[in-house]
Amino acid sequence: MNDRQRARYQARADILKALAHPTRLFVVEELSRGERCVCELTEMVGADMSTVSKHLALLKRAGIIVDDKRGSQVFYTLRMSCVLNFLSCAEKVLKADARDRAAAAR
Amino acid sequence: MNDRQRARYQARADILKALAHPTRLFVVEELSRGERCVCELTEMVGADMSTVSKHLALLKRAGIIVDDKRGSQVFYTLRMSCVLNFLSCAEKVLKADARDRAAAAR
DNA sequence: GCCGCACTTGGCGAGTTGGCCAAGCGGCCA
DNA sequence: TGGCCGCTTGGCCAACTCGCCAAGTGCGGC
Repeated sequence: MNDRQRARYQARADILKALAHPTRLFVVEELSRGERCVCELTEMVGADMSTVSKHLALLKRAGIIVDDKRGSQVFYTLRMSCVLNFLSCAEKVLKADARDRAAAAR
Repeated sequence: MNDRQRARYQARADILKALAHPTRLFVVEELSRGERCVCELTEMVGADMSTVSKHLALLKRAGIIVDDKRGSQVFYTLRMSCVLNFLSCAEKVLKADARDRAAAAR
Protein backbone atom coordinates (compact mmCIF):
# COMPACT_ATOMS: atom_id res chain seq x y z
CA MET A 1 0.00 0.00 0.00
CA ASN A 2 1.75 3.16 -1.20
CA ASP A 3 1.08 6.74 -0.07
CA ARG A 4 -1.30 7.49 -2.90
CA GLN A 5 -3.42 4.45 -2.14
CA ARG A 6 -3.31 5.17 1.57
CA ALA A 7 -4.60 8.72 0.97
CA ARG A 8 -7.51 7.32 -1.05
CA TYR A 9 -8.48 4.90 1.69
CA GLN A 10 -8.02 7.62 4.30
CA ALA A 11 -10.45 9.87 2.46
CA ARG A 12 -13.08 7.14 2.36
CA ALA A 13 -12.45 6.23 5.99
CA ASP A 14 -13.03 9.85 6.99
CA ILE A 15 -16.52 9.74 5.47
CA LEU A 16 -17.37 6.50 7.26
CA LYS A 17 -15.96 7.92 10.49
CA ALA A 18 -18.22 10.92 10.15
CA LEU A 19 -21.20 8.56 10.13
CA ALA A 20 -19.92 6.22 12.82
CA HIS A 21 -21.76 7.73 15.78
CA PRO A 22 -25.29 7.05 17.03
CA THR A 23 -26.23 10.71 17.27
CA ARG A 24 -24.96 11.46 13.78
CA LEU A 25 -26.76 8.45 12.29
CA PHE A 26 -29.94 9.65 13.94
CA VAL A 27 -29.45 13.14 12.52
CA VAL A 28 -28.83 11.78 9.02
CA GLU A 29 -31.97 9.67 9.15
CA GLU A 30 -33.99 12.55 10.48
CA LEU A 31 -32.68 14.90 7.78
CA SER A 32 -33.66 12.35 5.16
CA ARG A 33 -37.24 13.28 6.02
CA GLY A 34 -36.60 16.98 5.42
CA GLU A 35 -34.62 19.96 6.66
CA ARG A 36 -34.34 20.61 10.40
CA CYS A 37 -32.94 23.48 12.45
CA VAL A 38 -30.36 22.91 15.18
CA CYS A 39 -32.89 23.50 17.93
CA GLU A 40 -35.22 20.79 16.62
CA LEU A 41 -32.40 18.27 16.34
CA THR A 42 -31.12 19.21 19.78
CA GLU A 43 -34.49 18.48 21.31
CA MET A 44 -34.86 15.16 19.47
CA VAL A 45 -31.37 13.98 20.37
CA GLY A 46 -31.69 15.13 23.96
CA ALA A 47 -28.14 16.44 24.37
CA ASP A 48 -26.55 19.85 24.81
CA MET A 49 -26.95 22.14 21.82
CA SER A 50 -23.19 22.65 21.65
CA THR A 51 -22.72 18.91 21.35
CA VAL A 52 -25.25 18.63 18.53
CA SER A 53 -23.73 21.63 16.78
CA LYS A 54 -20.33 19.94 16.81
CA HIS A 55 -21.78 16.75 15.34
CA LEU A 56 -23.43 18.80 12.60
CA ALA A 57 -20.20 20.66 11.87
CA LEU A 58 -18.46 17.31 11.50
CA LEU A 59 -21.08 15.95 9.08
CA LYS A 60 -20.92 19.18 7.11
CA ARG A 61 -17.13 19.06 6.87
CA ALA A 62 -17.43 15.50 5.56
CA GLY A 63 -19.74 16.76 2.81
CA ILE A 64 -22.72 14.72 3.96
CA ILE A 65 -25.02 17.59 4.93
CA VAL A 66 -25.27 21.28 4.05
CA ASP A 67 -26.39 24.23 6.14
CA ASP A 68 -28.61 27.15 5.25
CA LYS A 69 -28.68 30.16 7.57
CA ARG A 70 -32.03 31.94 7.63
CA GLY A 71 -32.22 34.80 10.07
CA SER A 72 -31.18 33.61 13.47
CA GLN A 73 -31.74 29.94 12.64
CA VAL A 74 -29.62 27.41 10.77
CA PHE A 75 -31.31 24.67 8.78
CA TYR A 76 -29.49 21.52 7.81
CA THR A 77 -30.27 19.31 4.80
CA LEU A 78 -29.00 15.91 3.71
CA ARG A 79 -26.74 16.31 0.70
CA MET A 80 -25.57 12.76 0.08
CA SER A 81 -28.71 10.73 0.46
CA CYS A 82 -26.90 7.62 -0.72
CA VAL A 83 -25.50 7.28 2.77
CA LEU A 84 -28.89 5.89 3.71
CA ASN A 85 -27.92 2.76 1.79
CA PHE A 86 -25.26 2.20 4.40
CA LEU A 87 -27.92 1.62 6.97
CA SER A 88 -29.68 -1.14 5.07
CA CYS A 89 -26.39 -2.99 4.78
CA ALA A 90 -25.61 -2.43 8.46
CA GLU A 91 -29.03 -3.90 9.19
CA LYS A 92 -28.14 -6.95 7.12
CA VAL A 93 -24.98 -7.46 9.14
CA LEU A 94 -26.93 -7.25 12.38
CA LYS A 95 -29.59 -9.68 11.17
CA ALA A 96 -26.96 -12.17 10.00
CA ASP A 97 -25.27 -11.98 13.39
CA ALA A 98 -28.51 -12.51 15.26
CA ARG A 99 -29.25 -15.54 13.07
CA ASP A 100 -25.79 -17.01 13.66
CA ARG A 101 -25.95 -16.47 17.40
CA ALA A 102 -29.34 -18.19 17.48
CA ALA A 103 -27.94 -21.09 15.46
CA ALA A 104 -24.91 -21.37 17.74
CA ALA A 105 -27.08 -21.38 20.84
CA ARG A 106 -29.27 -24.14 19.47
CA MET B 1 -34.22 9.48 21.34
CA ASN B 2 -34.99 6.77 23.93
CA ASP B 3 -32.66 4.02 25.12
CA ARG B 4 -34.03 1.45 22.70
CA GLN B 5 -33.51 3.73 19.73
CA ARG B 6 -30.06 4.73 20.97
CA ALA B 7 -29.05 1.06 21.17
CA ARG B 8 -30.16 0.51 17.57
CA TYR B 9 -28.14 3.46 16.32
CA GLN B 10 -25.20 2.39 18.46
CA ALA B 11 -25.23 -1.07 16.84
CA ARG B 12 -25.18 0.46 13.38
CA ALA B 13 -22.51 2.95 14.36
CA ASP B 14 -20.31 0.11 15.59
CA ILE B 15 -20.39 -1.49 12.13
CA LEU B 16 -19.50 1.78 10.43
CA LYS B 17 -16.76 2.36 12.99
CA ALA B 18 -15.31 -1.05 12.18
CA LEU B 19 -14.96 0.06 8.55
CA ALA B 20 -13.75 3.59 9.29
CA HIS B 21 -10.05 2.96 8.99
CA PRO B 22 -7.84 3.01 5.88
CA THR B 23 -6.17 -0.31 6.65
CA ARG B 24 -9.48 -2.03 7.30
CA LEU B 25 -11.02 -0.65 4.10
CA PHE B 26 -8.03 -1.92 2.20
CA VAL B 27 -8.42 -5.36 3.78
CA VAL B 28 -12.13 -5.47 2.96
CA GLU B 29 -11.48 -4.58 -0.66
CA GLU B 30 -8.70 -7.13 -0.93
CA LEU B 31 -10.86 -9.86 0.61
CA SER B 32 -13.57 -9.06 -1.91
CA ARG B 33 -11.22 -10.58 -4.48
CA GLY B 34 -10.89 -13.81 -2.49
CA GLU B 35 -9.59 -15.23 0.78
CA ARG B 36 -6.22 -14.13 2.13
CA CYS B 37 -4.10 -15.29 5.04
CA VAL B 38 -2.82 -12.87 7.68
CA CYS B 39 0.72 -13.02 6.34
CA GLU B 40 -0.39 -11.96 2.84
CA LEU B 41 -2.42 -9.05 4.20
CA THR B 42 0.42 -8.02 6.50
CA GLU B 43 2.78 -7.79 3.57
CA MET B 44 0.30 -5.84 1.43
CA VAL B 45 -0.52 -3.39 4.20
CA GLY B 46 3.08 -2.96 5.20
CA ALA B 47 2.53 -2.83 8.97
CA ASP B 48 3.36 -5.07 11.89
CA MET B 49 1.55 -8.40 11.88
CA SER B 50 0.17 -7.73 15.34
CA THR B 51 -1.39 -4.53 14.07
CA VAL B 52 -3.01 -6.25 11.10
CA SER B 53 -4.21 -9.08 13.31
CA LYS B 54 -5.96 -6.61 15.59
CA HIS B 55 -7.68 -4.93 12.64
CA LEU B 56 -8.86 -8.35 11.44
CA ALA B 57 -10.14 -9.27 14.91
CA LEU B 58 -12.11 -6.03 14.94
CA LEU B 59 -13.68 -6.67 11.53
CA LYS B 60 -14.50 -10.21 12.59
CA ARG B 61 -16.13 -9.08 15.82
CA ALA B 62 -18.26 -6.66 13.78
CA GLY B 63 -19.44 -9.61 11.66
CA ILE B 64 -17.94 -8.27 8.42
CA ILE B 65 -15.38 -11.02 7.83
CA VAL B 66 -14.93 -14.63 8.98
CA ASP B 67 -11.79 -16.62 9.70
CA ASP B 68 -10.87 -20.17 8.78
CA LYS B 69 -7.90 -21.78 10.53
CA ARG B 70 -6.07 -24.30 8.36
CA GLY B 71 -3.00 -25.78 9.98
CA SER B 72 -0.80 -22.97 11.19
CA GLN B 73 -2.37 -20.38 8.92
CA VAL B 74 -5.56 -18.34 9.25
CA PHE B 75 -7.51 -17.37 6.15
CA TYR B 76 -10.02 -14.54 6.20
CA THR B 77 -13.03 -14.15 3.91
CA LEU B 78 -15.49 -11.31 3.34
CA ARG B 79 -18.85 -12.24 4.84
CA MET B 80 -20.88 -9.09 4.23
CA SER B 81 -20.00 -8.16 0.69
CA CYS B 82 -22.66 -5.46 0.68
CA VAL B 83 -20.20 -3.25 2.58
CA LEU B 84 -18.55 -2.69 -0.79
CA ASN B 85 -21.54 -0.55 -1.71
CA PHE B 86 -20.41 1.85 0.99
CA LEU B 87 -17.33 2.64 -0.99
CA SER B 88 -19.17 3.64 -4.14
CA CYS B 89 -21.19 6.11 -2.09
CA ALA B 90 -18.07 7.42 -0.35
CA GLU B 91 -16.63 7.93 -3.81
CA LYS B 92 -19.69 9.96 -4.76
CA VAL B 93 -19.24 12.19 -1.73
CA LEU B 94 -15.61 12.78 -2.62
CA LYS B 95 -16.42 13.55 -6.25
CA ALA B 96 -19.16 15.97 -5.24
CA ASP B 97 -16.75 17.75 -2.91
CA ALA B 98 -14.08 18.01 -5.57
CA ARG B 99 -16.63 19.46 -7.98
CA ASP B 100 -17.85 22.00 -5.43
CA ARG B 101 -14.36 23.07 -4.51
CA ALA B 102 -13.53 23.54 -8.17
CA ALA B 103 -16.70 25.60 -8.64
CA ALA B 104 -15.90 27.73 -5.60
CA ALA B 105 -12.38 28.42 -6.81
CA ARG B 106 -13.61 29.48 -10.23
C1' DG C 1 9.92 -33.41 22.85
C1' DC C 2 11.46 -29.19 21.02
C1' DC C 3 12.13 -25.69 17.76
C1' DG C 4 10.17 -22.60 14.30
C1' DC C 5 6.46 -20.48 12.15
C1' DA C 6 1.86 -18.09 11.90
C1' DC C 7 -0.80 -15.72 14.51
C1' DT C 8 -3.02 -13.49 18.80
C1' DT C 9 -2.94 -10.93 23.07
C1' DG C 10 -1.30 -7.62 26.64
C1' DG C 11 0.74 -3.43 27.58
C1' DC C 12 2.32 1.13 26.83
C1' DG C 13 2.61 6.01 24.92
C1' DA C 14 0.80 9.39 21.83
C1' DG C 15 -2.95 11.19 19.64
C1' DT C 16 -8.11 11.63 18.96
C1' DT C 17 -13.02 11.79 20.32
C1' DG C 18 -17.19 13.12 22.83
C1' DG C 19 -19.50 15.29 26.41
C1' DC C 20 -20.59 19.46 29.19
C1' DC C 21 -19.77 24.24 30.65
C1' DA C 22 -18.81 28.84 29.62
C1' DA C 23 -17.88 32.44 26.58
C1' DG C 24 -18.44 34.58 22.00
C1' DC C 25 -21.03 36.06 17.90
C1' DG C 26 -24.58 37.66 14.84
C1' DG C 27 -29.57 38.57 13.88
C1' DC C 28 -33.83 40.41 15.58
C1' DC C 29 -37.10 43.07 18.25
C1' DA C 30 -38.44 46.45 21.69
C1' DT D 1 -28.93 50.54 21.54
C1' DG D 2 -29.59 47.05 24.72
C1' DG D 3 -30.89 42.51 25.53
C1' DC D 4 -32.53 38.02 24.12
C1' DC D 5 -32.22 34.03 21.17
C1' DG D 6 -30.07 30.55 18.21
C1' DC D 7 -26.00 28.80 17.31
C1' DT D 8 -20.80 28.09 17.31
C1' DT D 9 -16.30 27.85 19.48
C1' DG D 10 -12.79 27.05 23.07
C1' DG D 11 -11.44 24.66 27.07
C1' DC D 12 -11.21 20.79 29.75
C1' DC D 13 -11.35 15.91 31.16
C1' DA D 14 -12.38 11.06 30.72
C1' DA D 15 -12.51 7.47 27.48
C1' DC D 16 -11.11 5.39 23.41
C1' DT D 17 -7.92 4.35 19.24
C1' DC D 18 -3.68 2.98 16.93
C1' DG D 19 0.82 1.75 16.42
C1' DC D 20 4.77 -0.98 17.95
C1' DC D 21 7.13 -4.21 21.07
C1' DA D 22 7.15 -8.23 23.74
C1' DA D 23 5.20 -12.30 25.42
C1' DG D 24 1.96 -16.17 24.78
C1' DT D 25 -0.51 -19.97 21.98
C1' DG D 26 -0.92 -23.73 18.93
C1' DC D 27 0.21 -26.37 14.87
C1' DG D 28 3.78 -28.91 12.11
C1' DG D 29 8.37 -30.80 11.12
C1' DC D 30 12.67 -32.74 12.75
